[in-house]
Amino acid sequence: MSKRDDLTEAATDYALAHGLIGLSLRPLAAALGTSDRMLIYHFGSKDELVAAVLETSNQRSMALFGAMPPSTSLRAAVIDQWEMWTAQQVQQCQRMYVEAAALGLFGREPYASSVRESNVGWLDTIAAQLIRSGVGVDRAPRLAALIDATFNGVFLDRPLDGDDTARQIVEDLAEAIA
Amino acid sequence: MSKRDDLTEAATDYALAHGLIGLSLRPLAAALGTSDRMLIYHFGSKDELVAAVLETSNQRSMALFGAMPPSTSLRAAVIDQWEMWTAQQVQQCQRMYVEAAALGLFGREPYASSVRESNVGWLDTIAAQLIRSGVGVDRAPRLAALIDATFNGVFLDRPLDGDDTARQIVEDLAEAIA
DNA sequence: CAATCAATGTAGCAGATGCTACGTTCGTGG
DNA sequence: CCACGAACGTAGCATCTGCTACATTGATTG
Repeated sequence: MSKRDDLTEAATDYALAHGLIGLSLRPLAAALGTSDRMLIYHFGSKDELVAAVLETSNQRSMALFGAMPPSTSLRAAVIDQWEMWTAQQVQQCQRMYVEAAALGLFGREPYASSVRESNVGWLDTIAAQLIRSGVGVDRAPRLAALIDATFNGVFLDRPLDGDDTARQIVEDLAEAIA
Repeated sequence: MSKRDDLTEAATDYALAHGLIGLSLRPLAAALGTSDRMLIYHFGSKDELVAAVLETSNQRSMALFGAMPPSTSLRAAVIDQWEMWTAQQVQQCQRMYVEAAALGLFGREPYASSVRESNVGWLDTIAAQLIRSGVGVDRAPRLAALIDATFNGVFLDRPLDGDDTARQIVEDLAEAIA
């Protein structure tokens, strides 16, 4: 594992804990036991570092999601996916994804590109779990898109509205599409 | 109309066009024909300015949404609401809401509070239009929460995925809950 | 007329930002 | 042995950030 890879993993941990918006090199470097100087040295620019962090985060959450067991029904799949979504590790990745998407709302790079790239694999990951749970291959992609959108939206307001409200919305969605 | 109110309206226009993340006083002031000095003078701090801008934006979008005519069915209401959501003026407000929510993901003020406050009135506004469209008073609030979440989620990725994908998700949602 | 006070200009502060210039250590290959 | 290049430290630059100190205008009001 190269030094750059180590730094990427550690930087991802830091960004997951402290947020992507307002991330700056000096505090990050200090937490990693290095200097802003060295981060630029290894990554070339802050943008490249951010791109690497976002990719790492995305791969982590896809790995966790991809390891989900099959659910017993579509309805159960929605609930199970939400529980995975809000499990500590995945939740942090989703939160950072939302931050990246917000940063990319005006097309700003590297956020917009990273988010676009993440999204493809991510929808596949959701669809795959649906298929494993017995959903038809033809129906899965569109369901995945709907579930993904709703989950992201719930996620935006969850810290404010509370977990119970969030849960209810998810259950209503499950009920509606099942 | 006081000078502060004028500035609030103009600052809201500017923030809607240029984004909330990374908003800074000097460029904003220059666009408004004043100085950062005067913005602080009138608002006390950047945070208060931001809070005023968010409240103004929220009121604008609620006014536009509140003026929607009744739809002919729940299914039509979802479609109509999405069209209103993505209409130029409302869309900018929603985009800023998403930015504010992302900024508030870690509890940062004044974003978290502003978002929390916006959300209450906003869900009421959606529910009211549903009721006007013939949805039962008991069912409307939970449907509003689901619609709001899904729309926000679709909104996050819409600039990347495109309008057609977004539209399809919305139609799938309409189909599911109708 | 005098006094007050809101409104504004000019200048600047202290800190943070991404990034660079420059020099040094140190292990490796010719 | 020695030259080279990767890896790193120190210091700094230019710019931006929110915000403040201070002085001045100008209109209102006793």
